[in-house]
Amino acid sequence: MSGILTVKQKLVDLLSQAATKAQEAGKLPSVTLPEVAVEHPQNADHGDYASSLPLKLARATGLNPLNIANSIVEFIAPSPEIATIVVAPPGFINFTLKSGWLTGQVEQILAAGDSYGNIDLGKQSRVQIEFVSVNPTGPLHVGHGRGAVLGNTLANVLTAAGYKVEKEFYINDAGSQVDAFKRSLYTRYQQALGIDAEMPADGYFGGYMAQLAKEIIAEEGDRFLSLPEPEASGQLGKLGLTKMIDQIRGDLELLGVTFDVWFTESSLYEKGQYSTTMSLLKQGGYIAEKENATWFVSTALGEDKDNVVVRSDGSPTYFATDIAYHYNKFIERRFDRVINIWGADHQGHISRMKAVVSALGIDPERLKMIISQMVSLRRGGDMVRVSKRSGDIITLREVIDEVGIDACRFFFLARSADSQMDFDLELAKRESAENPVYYVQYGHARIASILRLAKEREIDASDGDISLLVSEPELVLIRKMLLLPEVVEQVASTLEAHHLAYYAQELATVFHSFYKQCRVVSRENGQLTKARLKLVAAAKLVLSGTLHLMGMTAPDTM
RNA sequence: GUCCCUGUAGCUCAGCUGGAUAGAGCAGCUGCCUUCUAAGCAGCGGGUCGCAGGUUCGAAUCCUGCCAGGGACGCCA
Repeated sequence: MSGILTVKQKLVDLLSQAATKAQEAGKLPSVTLPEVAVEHPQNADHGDYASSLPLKLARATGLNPLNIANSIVEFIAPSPEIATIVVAPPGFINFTLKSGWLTGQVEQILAAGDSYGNIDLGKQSRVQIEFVSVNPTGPLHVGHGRGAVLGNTLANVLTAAGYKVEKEFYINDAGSQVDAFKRSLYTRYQQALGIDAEMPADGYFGGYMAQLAKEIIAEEGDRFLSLPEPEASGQLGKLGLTKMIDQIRGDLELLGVTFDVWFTESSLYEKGQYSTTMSLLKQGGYIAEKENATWFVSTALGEDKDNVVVRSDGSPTYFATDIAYHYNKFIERRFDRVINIWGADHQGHISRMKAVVSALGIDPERLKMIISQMVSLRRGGDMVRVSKRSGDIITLREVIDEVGIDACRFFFLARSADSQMDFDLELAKRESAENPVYYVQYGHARIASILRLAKEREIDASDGDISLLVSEPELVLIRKMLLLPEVVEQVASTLEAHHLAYYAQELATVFHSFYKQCRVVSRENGQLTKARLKLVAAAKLVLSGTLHLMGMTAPDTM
């Protein structure tokens, strides 16, 4: 749409201007205006948009809400979109859109093309979104897939909402879990070469480790055996990590998830952010030595307890490097906002990260953590365990192979990140034809089919007159199409991606209903055919745009 | 014990910053294919919004307490 403002935003502006004018004219007491809310009424009889502003003002002024409503309506400036403004008890102001304006939007959508739905909420401010960031000690499982799809989709939506977005994967290549990975790999390597070696107690027992060892032997031979132990497991481990990361990257690409930056934890030591941050915190008085270790005094910032940053053996904790990492994000790379998507097991990490960020003098509001809740795998009634260490895992890749990319993405996006989900592999496979994803994509395929027929009959719709679109199913479809920018705004400001999946279904529903009731390509009425061809071409843009935001394909045939 | 998430139709879930008669899909039951894809459409039935208080013109939504399920509380990440 050429106008970047959504209708909703425009109404918000009109209302607050009107209320201010009413105050200036003495028709309303000069109280501070509450935040003006405009919403879609549940009941269509109440119009397209409604505001409860008068009801909110009634509390502050003590006046009758209906009188307030009338006073405000009197000052609402005329606008090309609006047909009627009605005051309704107990004190709502209801707006109905002009049908001529509605149909006119079809041309606007066609003119906007692929950029329809884009808004300017972000004003090109810089947002970094970090997600997945799994330890490269094993293959990805479904839970990681959920975070990956969520992060990737949010990045798409934030970009559409006018932010400059960078997607980042943080590689934990320096901690003790990576150390355990290296020792485990070395053991498997020795064992594969016939040497009696024992797995470390904290090791990774999954079958992929033995396979990784074999792969390395096939490529590099037994040369690591001649090295002394720490060097051998170090070099071998580094090789193994690289392979593991490549595999993770490949699995994510399979899901359509890519990153702009792969950031390594180890670089925080090489480039000095770690020591810089520690001295900053020390200067701020947030560091204390006790029990032979170094602590971040989060209790000074209202936290329940302090946290160790440097262990008694002198090695920094994960928390310490994460502090340095966020210093790098905010101070060195100067992102306006930083979003981290974490698994449910990181929930306890949120408040101390917020605390430490404010200790570094950064407004914690600029840092947003999203917790994506657990995904349990199921085969029918049986739970499938997904412990990386035990080795009994179903990988993300296996799930994608079984269910398909589009269904997988839609499934992850169709529920709020806050709620846990059961992923039933049998159900996903057995009912794949009934999955809402096919319902939505089928709508797109039907539109493509209509456009194919029009092309076969060599119909040129470019001079179609959209003012002929006056029937109810047509207007219902257009109204729904106009919501895409609002959905983009909602997802971008709440960081809740599931609204997109629901919108996609609603859009498909109104299209299918239109399709049933309104024949598009008709031999009887050439003018109406052309007008409707424009409408479905616009609907195709909106539907495919929505699917693409979700990282899904919009098939022309099914 | 403390903290986080969840509890809405038989099932899976929406319900936006408090708003008008609480919604969708699946499952069940009725109808609808001579014409652009029936992976579709139209309709019916189905609710103590976990429980109890509170806040107010108004609560599924906010507050308090309780119950239930899951998760986190480490010098792991």
